[in-house]
Amino acid sequence: MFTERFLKDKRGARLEPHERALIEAAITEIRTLAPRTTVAHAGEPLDVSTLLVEGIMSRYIDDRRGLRQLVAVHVPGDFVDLHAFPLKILDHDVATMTAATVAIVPHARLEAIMHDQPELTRKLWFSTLLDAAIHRAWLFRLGRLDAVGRVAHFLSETNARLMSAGLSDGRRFALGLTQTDLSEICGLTNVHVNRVMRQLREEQLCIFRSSLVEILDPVKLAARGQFKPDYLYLDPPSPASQESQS
Amino acid sequence: MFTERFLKDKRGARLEPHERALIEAAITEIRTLAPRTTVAHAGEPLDVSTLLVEGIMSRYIDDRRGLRQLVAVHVPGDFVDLHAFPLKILDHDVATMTAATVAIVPHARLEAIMHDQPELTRKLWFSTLLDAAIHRAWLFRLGRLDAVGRVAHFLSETNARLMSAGLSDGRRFALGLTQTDLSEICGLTNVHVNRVMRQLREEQLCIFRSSLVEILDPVKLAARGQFKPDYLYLDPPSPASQESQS
DNA sequence: CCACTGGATTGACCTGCGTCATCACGAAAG
DNA sequence: CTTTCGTGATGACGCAGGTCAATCCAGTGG
Repeated sequence: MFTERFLKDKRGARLEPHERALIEAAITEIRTLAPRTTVAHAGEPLDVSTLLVEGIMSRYIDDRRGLRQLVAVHVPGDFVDLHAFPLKILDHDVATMTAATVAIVPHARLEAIMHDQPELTRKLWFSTLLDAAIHRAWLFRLGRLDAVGRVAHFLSETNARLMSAGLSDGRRFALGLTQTDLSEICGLTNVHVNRVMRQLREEQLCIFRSSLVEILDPVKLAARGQFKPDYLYLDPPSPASQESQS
Repeated sequence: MFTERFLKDKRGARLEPHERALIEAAITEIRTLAPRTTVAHAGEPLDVSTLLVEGIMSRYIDDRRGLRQLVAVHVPGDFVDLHAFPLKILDHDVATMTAATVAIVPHARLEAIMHDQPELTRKLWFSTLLDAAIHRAWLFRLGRLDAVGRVAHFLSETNARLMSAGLSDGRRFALGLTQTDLSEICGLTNVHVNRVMRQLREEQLCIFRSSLVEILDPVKLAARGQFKPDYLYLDPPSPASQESQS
């Protein structure tokens, strides 16, 4: 079951068992990828999309001088570049951050689903719009929060998403990101991210150790980053998925 | 013909005449809206979507202290909140900036299209993903550009979009935005936007007069904002739409 | 054992942008 | 005509975060 986390507990878009089976059947290949591998380049035509099964991936835009802005971070269960199906060509690069396992779904298979399964199509569409909602939260973060707020917001968001994926207990989670990665997410320099992390540590809000993030006070951290999780469209976990809360 | 600008010259998503007729038939109402009117609130269920026929609209997120971050600006031809169809509830507010004319499309009609018209459904999906691509360009703008670059990028983008809609000749266009609006788009203060506009004026790049934007040197302005229009997915105008270039 | 490398940490210094005024101008209202 | 209000324009001043540079530490490969 490579798709068990896809659309898990997403409000109004949970997959029915037969829908899950259809996606599962659309997978033609499972691939394991090394950390820091680029899997899709801006401007190149794509005819497959990638469902992230394990690991962390990212999407980013490079500027003229080689500076990088991350536009998305993906956790297990995300259909990383499903939007490449309608768009065919991407406007950004896609890469792994950590080692990752991905499932490959050819667009031809998705085409078939679109013809026969309008309700499942709506859920796939929903999945790409959820990414767009996260984009908007990131715009808010970059446009209106100071440095500490941006980092607090990102860590709160990531905690919520990983919790939904069953990969955080709400206080600690593994995340293979460096402080430089954080700086490319939050529109800061790595030096300043370091100062922010010290402050969060001293205020007993959060400890960041690259391999492990420990949130000491989730409520205060969320408040510091004005994080409100509505845009993640999360339902309370379904009874069926309770057991994955370990 | 209220839909003539919808998906006009969008790469790989142009509407066939019969598809355009289907959308046209899905419209149940034409509404004119006063400037600065909120038409949809975050968190409220929606059962219609709004196609912008004339005027400028925006989508925005408010912070705790009432500061506002715009997450999108819409020009005629945009299906402003089509994403409300799969999502049902929005994560942000939608409002007019100028006086506007909109076409209302009930979700029930879109549902019917989804069942019968997979190819048209793909194009509707595409339209929402184009908005997401613009979100990403805005993330780049906020994360990696300085104040002058951000304004230059936004004005270059808006010029390109209005040109495609036949509402800019590439050098001058009407845009009912104040400097404060610009500041909420670019994550700056209105005071600093004013300083930026002066600089752009002095460098002979652009003159901004709220009602009228005059781009004196489109190439230099785009360079200053690192604007590359790929993410707008524009084709060269089709022969059929040439006449709208006045 | 040591050399090397990628990340984290810290300090000194500087600047772009925010903040807080104030003032000018034109449109609309009384 | 005067008042008001929204927008634009400018100046003085302060600070958050950028820049540059050095140091430290944990792997890890030889």
